[in-house]
Amino acid sequence: MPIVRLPDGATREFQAPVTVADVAAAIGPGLAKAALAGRVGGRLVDLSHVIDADSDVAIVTAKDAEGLEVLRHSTAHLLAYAVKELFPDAQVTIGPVIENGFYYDFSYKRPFTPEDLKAIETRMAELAARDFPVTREELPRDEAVAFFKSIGEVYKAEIISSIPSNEPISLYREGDFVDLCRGPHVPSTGKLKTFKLMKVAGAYWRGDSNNEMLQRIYGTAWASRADQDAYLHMLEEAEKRDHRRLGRQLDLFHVQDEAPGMVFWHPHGWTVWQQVEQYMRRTLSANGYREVRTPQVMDRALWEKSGHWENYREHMFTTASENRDYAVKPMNCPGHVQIFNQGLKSYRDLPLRLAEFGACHRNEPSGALHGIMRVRAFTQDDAHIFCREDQVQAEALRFIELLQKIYEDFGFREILVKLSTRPEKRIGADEAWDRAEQALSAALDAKGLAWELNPGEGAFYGPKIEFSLKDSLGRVWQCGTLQLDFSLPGRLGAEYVDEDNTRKVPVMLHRAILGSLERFIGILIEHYAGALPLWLCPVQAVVLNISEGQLGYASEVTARLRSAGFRVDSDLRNETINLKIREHSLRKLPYQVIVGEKEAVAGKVAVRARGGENLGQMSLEEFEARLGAELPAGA
RNA sequence: GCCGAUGUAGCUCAGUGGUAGAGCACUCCCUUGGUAAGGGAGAGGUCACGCGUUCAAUCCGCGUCAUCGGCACCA
Repeated sequence: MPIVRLPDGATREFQAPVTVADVAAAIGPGLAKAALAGRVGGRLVDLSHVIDADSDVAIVTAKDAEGLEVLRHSTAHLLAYAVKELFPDAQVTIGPVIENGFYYDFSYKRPFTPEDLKAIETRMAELAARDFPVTREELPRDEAVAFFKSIGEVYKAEIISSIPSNEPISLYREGDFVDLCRGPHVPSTGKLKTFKLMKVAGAYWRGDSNNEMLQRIYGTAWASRADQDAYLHMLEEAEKRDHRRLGRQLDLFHVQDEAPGMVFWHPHGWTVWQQVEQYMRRTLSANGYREVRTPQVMDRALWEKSGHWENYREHMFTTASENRDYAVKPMNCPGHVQIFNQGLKSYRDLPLRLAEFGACHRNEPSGALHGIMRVRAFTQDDAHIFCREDQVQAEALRFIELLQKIYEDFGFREILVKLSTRPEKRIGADEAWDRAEQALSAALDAKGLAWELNPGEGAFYGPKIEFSLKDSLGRVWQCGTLQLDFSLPGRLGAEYVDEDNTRKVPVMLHRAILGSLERFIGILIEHYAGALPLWLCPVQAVVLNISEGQLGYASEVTARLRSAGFRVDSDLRNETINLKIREHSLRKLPYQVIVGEKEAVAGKVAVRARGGENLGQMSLEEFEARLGAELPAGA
């Protein structure tokens, strides 16, 4: 008879096969009530799952990450149930759990409206309150297909048809609703208490844009009301730090209809940009890169040679003049190869690292555009490293070290790394791929980085590493990339003379750390909620006079701070000090330097720091020292 | 590109088949104020664009463009 071992190591013996729910009840009534599912021998199962052999058993509740997932998954089913009740001719498709919630895709003759959403949510609450048991049953595959066809659910039937025929199909039933599902699910709908439908959107059937567009309903669900409120509050906070909103509030940039996907940088925004670009320029230069500049527009023939014309013609901006076709560059690499090709290169010239803050244009689909994060005109911190194959690992290592330092300097602590290896469709010999993948993974290991493998996700021309950073809201942004390219140098005729006096084609590494500067600055704005670190701030301090009597002194203080190299504004308007402080606080300026009669007489300044802290009076020297100490070396 | 929503003053947003409103911002005047909004007056709009319906369209219909939320895409 089954002996059950619990996570704390305790064991319980039962006289007959028992369900997971029985085990929970045997432990205690509180747990029995909280139980949502179980983990038996490592497998997540329903509470109704029967244990008939000795097993490791854990009771899963909403406190566990897995329990929350079960809750969300069951809420997705509840959503489908409610939709089928209100819109009987809607077809159900799939309804998975996603971060913070779930969605369910329906096929319906018309899109759902926000009013529909409210009605559906209300119906969900009613169905949950009726506390229907959720029961599991299994059917042979062909019977399951026939069943779903018989109830008119053709999408479900199609999904099941693609499951191997020897596997039984599990169905879950709650009230009048039956859905195909692997499970597990909560034991009854009464467990589903805290959820909210968020939005409707279109989504392609099976994620393929050639297919029908379905109606996707997104929802969120939580273990408690407090958790859900916290989540909704977090969304509000995220909205407040939206870079589009802050870009306008802080007068950094704008976009307008006449230039979709292109940014108008205002003086303050461009100052931030320059801080970022100059920092990168210094850092790259200190790390063995040479900066170059290549043409914005080049002849179609070059893009044909590089292969871009064939693959990306639709996404390239083109122009013509005197019977020649040109394309605006969508990337910098072909240009860099042209520079490499000037003059015969020796192996002694390698590795050659060419960097360019290259402005590229890509005609992105209109629906892809998003603020300054996804644009049609962008500037990368781009560079290409031409090297011998035996130099790849050392170059990868150098690159990773540089990237880590740079992310750290911008205030990002957490980096996620993925290594994408050879795809099915690829060029180059397998031995070359072996060596390349090995070199990249060895470099990652040498830096002690935890990395994830993305098998088959590499580019056709070589494997790549992708670096993502996590912002202050926990969102992940892919920024850095290191890609090996076995293809392009050869296509564009790059070669060098090796030690043995033969000509060889160099390996090229495409690499970027920030990615697009537009996007990276957008990320910085959101990460810091607009309160950028001092070295990046467009205005580092503002000098405020209290009344007209200090106009001269305030101007003097401003001039002195400026000549010391700080970015300082003055606000000498005939307004109250309270108003000025409020306005500059809203601008998120790091320091407000207040000079009244007392300061003018004492030759001092009263300093207020961002966040409202009053630092009191100090001499200008002391204030300058404070600013200097806050700036990183070189900034 | 696809599905949906949105587009009214510099910004945030009301509103109506009879050519339009608020708050903030802006201009001017008063106020010379000590750490997050001093007071008053004034100016400001081809209601995204085009074509229809109508005696009359910002409002209704169709189309275009852009933005937003997703999906697809992201060399």
